[in-house]
Amino acid sequence: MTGQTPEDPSTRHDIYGLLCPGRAIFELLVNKWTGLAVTALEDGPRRFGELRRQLEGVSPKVLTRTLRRLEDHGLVTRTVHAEVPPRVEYALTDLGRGALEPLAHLRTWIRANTGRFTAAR
Amino acid sequence: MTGQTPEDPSTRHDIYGLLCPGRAIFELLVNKWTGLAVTALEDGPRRFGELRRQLEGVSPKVLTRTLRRLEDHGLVTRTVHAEVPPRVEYALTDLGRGALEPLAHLRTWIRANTGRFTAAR
DNA sequence: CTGTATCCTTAGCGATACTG
DNA sequence: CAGTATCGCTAAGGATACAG
Repeated sequence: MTGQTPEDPSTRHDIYGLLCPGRAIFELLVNKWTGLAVTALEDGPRRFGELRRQLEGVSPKVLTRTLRRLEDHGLVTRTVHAEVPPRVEYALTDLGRGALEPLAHLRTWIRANTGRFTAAR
Repeated sequence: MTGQTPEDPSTRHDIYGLLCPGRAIFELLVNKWTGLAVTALEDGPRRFGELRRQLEGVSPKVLTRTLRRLEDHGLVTRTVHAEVPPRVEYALTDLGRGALEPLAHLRTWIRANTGRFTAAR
């Protein structure tokens, strides 16, 4: 034998590897707006305008793109209500809801350590 | 009084607000390489070349920038050993080590749900 | 109201060559 | 070895106007 514990791809190369599926998912979440959008849906469905207001600074174009991408990856559903004026609601899927927990951890940690960060020149 | 529980900035606007300090930190972490670099240092100090190999696909320019930014924010230390050939080691600060936990959560969740993601058109 | 279309700027990234 | 310099490309983002 090698005497070395073999690198376990499911624990080590899950995210570093260029071709590992986890890496693609990581890169989806790791985005200026994606995580914020998912978190904004934590308390239930939200309309386009609500999200737009909550994610301060997002432009409609970018918000649309962000939501579409989340939809494409199965994290969010988009429901159009046949009314006038139009009403569109975005909601988390089970998968999307699952993402809430790790995201909350991150947020909690940030909140707890905000003061310790260097302002960065 | 208003009768409404006031929005608590430390729990709601910690990250959505354009000017909230948490938002800036979030945007630091939320980057293609930042999280990967921090995670790569979890088992101890690493040299530039080691990191470069571990973060598959990163160019030296980008790796330098990533590490500098982490250093500027107080997550990583950079130690130059006066030897020849030069040896530079990067290591996590206490703050950086603290980031490991939320990052691990994210990684665990990704690993557990990889199969559930839609391939995205 | 919910987007799309357009335009434009910047940042990020990748590749590669080269230096102390 | 550990970067820096350079070049070019693309994606991401921001602003705003406009359409169904």
